[in-house]
Order: sequence, then C-alpha cells, then structure tokens
Amino acid sequence: MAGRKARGAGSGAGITSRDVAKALNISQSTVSRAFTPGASISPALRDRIFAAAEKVGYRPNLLARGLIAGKSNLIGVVLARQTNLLYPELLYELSGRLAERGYQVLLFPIGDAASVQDAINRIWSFRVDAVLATGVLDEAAVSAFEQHGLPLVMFNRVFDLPISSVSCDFAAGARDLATRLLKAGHRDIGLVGGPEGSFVGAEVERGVRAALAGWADARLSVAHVDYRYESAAEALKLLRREDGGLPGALLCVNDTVAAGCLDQLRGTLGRTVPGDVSVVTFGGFGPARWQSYRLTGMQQPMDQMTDAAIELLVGRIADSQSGVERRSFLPVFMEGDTAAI
Amino acid sequence: MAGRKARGAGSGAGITSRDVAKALNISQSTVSRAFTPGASISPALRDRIFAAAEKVGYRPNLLARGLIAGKSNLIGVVLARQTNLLYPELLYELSGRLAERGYQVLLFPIGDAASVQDAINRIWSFRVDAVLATGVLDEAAVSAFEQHGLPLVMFNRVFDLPISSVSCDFAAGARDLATRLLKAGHRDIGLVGGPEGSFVGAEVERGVRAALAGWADARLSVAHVDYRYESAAEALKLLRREDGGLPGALLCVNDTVAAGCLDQLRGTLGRTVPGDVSVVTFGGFGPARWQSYRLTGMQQPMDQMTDAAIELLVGRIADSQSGVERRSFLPVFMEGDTAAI
DNA sequence: CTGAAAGCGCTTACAG
DNA sequence: CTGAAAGCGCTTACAG
Repeated sequence: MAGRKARGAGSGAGITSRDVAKALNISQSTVSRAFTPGASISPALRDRIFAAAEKVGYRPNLLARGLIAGKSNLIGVVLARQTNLLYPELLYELSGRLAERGYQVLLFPIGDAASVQDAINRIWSFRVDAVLATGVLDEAAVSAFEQHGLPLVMFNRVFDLPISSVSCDFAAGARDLATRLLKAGHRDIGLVGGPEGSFVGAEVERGVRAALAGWADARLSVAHVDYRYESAAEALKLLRREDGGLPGALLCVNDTVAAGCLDQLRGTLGRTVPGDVSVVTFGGFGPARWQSYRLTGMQQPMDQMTDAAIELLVGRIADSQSGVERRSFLPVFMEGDTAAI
Repeated sequence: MAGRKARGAGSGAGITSRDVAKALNISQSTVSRAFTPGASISPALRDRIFAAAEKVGYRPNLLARGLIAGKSNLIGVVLARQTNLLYPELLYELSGRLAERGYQVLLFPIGDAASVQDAINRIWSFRVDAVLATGVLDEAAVSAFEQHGLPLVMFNRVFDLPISSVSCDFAAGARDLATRLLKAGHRDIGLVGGPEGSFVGAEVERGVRAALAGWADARLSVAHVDYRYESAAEALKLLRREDGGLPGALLCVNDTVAAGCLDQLRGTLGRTVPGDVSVVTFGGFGPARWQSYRLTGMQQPMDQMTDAAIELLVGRIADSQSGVERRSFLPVFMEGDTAAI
C-alpha cells in the first residue's frame, strides 16, 4: 500500500519545473523561460538548466502549457471506418508533417449518428486547436463546429456552407474519364457510384453527365452501392439493361468496388476486360496497381492534398480571422490494363 | 485589431465553469461537482447546471481536469509508416473501443531513428497515460519508456525485456503452415521473410525450422526483403537454386509480398500456382482475399488482439503495479487458391 | 448538499 | 537577465 499515492505513471512522472529550479537554486520561472523559445535568459544558465533537466528527466508538461496558452497543439481528426481503407497513407503523412510543426493528431472515430454528437463533444472538451474531418459529417454536425468557433477543414467533401475544404476535383476527373470513353467509341456507360447521398458519387455523376451532354446518342445508367469489394455484384445487377446486356464501360468511384467489378466480369460473368467491357476508377490505392488488376483511371494527388490540408489547418489556427478557403486538386490520369481508351 | 485578445478558437472558446456558476449564482465548485460522476450534489441543482451549461455551450476542459487528476485520458500510439497498410482496421477499432472507456488516441508517427527519440520526448511531454507501439522500436527506445515509468504495450513484437505485449503467434502459425506443406509432399521450401532483424521474420523462420526438424530430406532457403509488393522479384531472385530452379513452396510473411510473388510467378515467370509452386502467407488484409488472389495462409485474429491490447493498456493505467503480461494469439488457417495443401 | 480555498504545472506581465 | 506573483480551468479536501 505504501507509496500508492505517487501521482501519474511512475518513477519520473512527478518531475516539474520546480524540481529543476530547486536543484539549481533558481526560480521556477527561470526554468520555464529556458524552455520558452525566444524568452529572455542567459545562454549559460539555459545550458545548466537543460543539463539539470536532462539529469532528472524533466520535460515541460504540455497540458499545463496548453491550459495557460489557450492552445493545446492538438489537431483533432475525425475518423470514419473506411478512412484508412480509402487513404491508407493519410494518417501517417498528416501526423508526421504536423509533428514537424509542433502539432499532435488526436483521433476521434465516428460510427453511427449518435457517436457523431458524442465525438463533437469530446473534441470540444479536449480543446483541440483545429479539426480535420474525413468521411461523413452532416450539415448539422458541421455547423456545431462553427458554433463552437472550432476551425474545421473537410477532406474530400465540400459543403454549400462556408467551410474550408481540401478535395480532389472528382467532377472534372469524371468528365475527363467519360470523355475518353466517349472518344474511344463507348456510348453506353454505367456509373458505379457511392451510396445514395455520397458527395463523391454526386460529383462524379455530375462530371459524367457534363461529358455526355455533347453526345446525343450516349446513355448513362447509375448504380448506388457502398464502397465495398463485395458490392460489385449488386452494382452489376442494377446496371443490367432490360435485354440483359451490360454497359460497355463501367466508371467506378473507387478502387475497391472497381476491383470487385473486374473480378465479377472476368470471373462469374465470363467477360473479357477491356475487350468486352472497359472499367475505369478513381483511386491510387496500392493493390489497384498490382499486376492482376492494374486499373485504368484517375489518381488523387494525395501528397498535395495532405499538404494543403495542413496549410489550411495551421493557417486558421494562426489567424482565426482567416477566411474560408476551398482547395480543389485535379486528379491525374493513370494508365492501366482495364480500359480500351 | 480590436478583440484579437479573445483566447482560443472563437465564440464559445472561453466559457468556463465560472461562467456557468455566475449565471446561476452558485459557486464554481458546485458546477464542477455537477460534472464529476459520483460527486455529492442535489439532482435538481445538477439538472439546472446541465441546462445552463447547454445553453451557454459549456463543456469541462479535459486538459485542466487532466492536470489536476494526474491523468490525461490520452493513449499514445506509436505509428510506423506501414502500420496502416499491415493493419488497416487497427486504428479505427482501437480508437473506437478506447473512446467507449473514455480514452482518446494521440498519434506519434515515427520514421528514422532520430524521430524515435523525438517521439518519445513528445509522448512524455503530453503526459499520455499509456502507449501502444506498433512497428519498429529498439530496446533502447523501449527502455526509455520504462525509465519514465510509462506503461507500454507492444503490438506484434515481443522483447526479452519485461515489456507487455500482444501478438500473433507467428512461430506456431508458421510451424502449422510448414507442416501442411510437408505433408502435402513439399520438400523444398522458400521463406520470404521480413527485413533482416525483423521480429516477425525471425519468429516465422523459427516455426518453419521446427516443422522441418522431423523431415530429414526437407530443405529451407530464406530471403530477407522488405514488406513491399515490389520486393517479390528480388525475393524470388534470392531464392533461386544454383540449377536455376525455384522452391516448390513459398512461405511469405505478409500478404503484400505474397501477392507480389504470386504475380511474379504467374506473370513474368510463367509458372502456375498452385500447380508448379504453392504460395502461403500471413495476413487477412482485404485485397489478399479478392478473387484474383485468394491467398492461402494464416489469418491474425485482429479483433481479439485489439481487445487484448485495450485490456492491457487500461489495466496498467488502473493499477500501475500490475505486472508485465504477454498475450499471444494463434492465427487461424485460411483456405485459398494458392497452395496444394 | 454547498462554498471558500488551495493547488495541479505551467506562462507571462511586472519589478528590480 | 532574474524572481515573486497572478492566473489558466479545473478538482478536492475541508468546513459549515
């Protein structure tokens, strides 16, 4: 039982600036200044303080610093279930580059609608400096952030509301892809979109329709399914014409469902790709580039998008008056083996 | 310039328990008690406080609470570049289940050796309650945690040091896989291991050798490459015998490199799988189950492993005297199309 | 059940 | 360049 009142995590846990000050017979505020970049302190004393701090294992408590500075150096990331599947490198890259600027990423997973409100409450309670949201947030949730005055940046989702965002220009990419298909002679296009209400799905559809506008003899059918590999079978069922035929070209909103379509077509349905059917996609996810798939399509410039997200986040923290900014990035065409274009 | 002293993130940012207290003409400590589960307060007053808090948008500042409680409710996760690729669901599941227990995941990405020390310093500065580490940490880094008295749980890495860990039993799984290959008639096995010094690679090799011990006519060759898809070509080059032949069975440490081997064999090298060569793997990563791959092998019970990690983390926080515990989980055999076993 | 006071570990004017 | 003091927003004995 003895000693169980020792606070925190163990041996070095309770060391404060006061301990370092005592060891050196100086004031606590001087120790604090040694760890404050730009503060007025003699270099010699600072070196002694650093040495003493090193010896006793002192590190400034960032929670306390955050409390007084009104700045936690925490960036909240709202994480949806599929985020890591769609953007496997995002979290690592984002957190790495933010760390260089002194920020740490705090994760807020969201599931159903109930947990969204819960996550917002926790985000608020942790006094994060800004929030990046991937995945589904509705307008009500987004407004809640603004009410709290919390800088919010959306990733791959643009609202009509005044919210900053970084996104791939799916509409332009889809228009480009559809135009390539049309020029290659395709007139019957099937769109494998996201779930009903999906932002990406709507944008892609908009782009495809814009491309089709100039071609009177072209037709489009749309299937709304979720993003899973397994949903491809359902999508293909939905896209069948009355005569039982399938569109000669499939435009998919992401790699996973595109891979599913490819396997369905080549396997169960006995079609050749791109001989009988062309398949194009939005992606860049590793396996879509593996030799057995090599999907033709558009690749999101994730590297630039990540940098842009960081700039927006950090910019709004530095200057809370800085306005809403939407950055949109054109995807780049990616050669592959699945489309005759 | 006016109003630029407003602290924090904007409108609701500066609301404290004192504001709520003032609005209700009660003391600040009473407001605090309303938000402390189990604290002594009349239900009627608590309801009034909750209502007032709701109206002005007050939420307790968890940083301040953490400061005084000596407990931040933060769990640090050391994130390596390949973590999300190897375990795409880990972060979402882990953070979601921890959130249910009131903990938040704080990310600490690590790259080169320099950044490991840096990450440890930041972890320490944020006063996280415990740390889960995936990916590479050397013994020195691990010892640093123990010196600070920081509860540490390793994921899929076991040290000789007294460190808690959750891991898949790669050795047992590899022994099982190798035995299946041997019983199916294979006598020439190639191991595509992880990089030199990799824990998983060493464990798998140990397991395979244990299986081979009973079979005098069996032989094993080992190639150490990294985990990337592209490394498969190099691995196959390393595994060639002097007569130019390849082992009849390939045991790969993960899905990505196994998929690479499969594509190399079926593509460039013109072999049939599993006709000419059998390929088995450790994994469960989605694309390895897609129809074009359907890799045969062992699947890690990620769900149980995630739960175990949470129990260990939370357990050590609740009772810092709780001892070191290593939990090991047997992988389960996964049928597929790539091995004649 | 409620309030006044001390204190968590820091930063930051303010004097000297 | 350094120190004493106030205060960030909370929790928690201690009285009443």
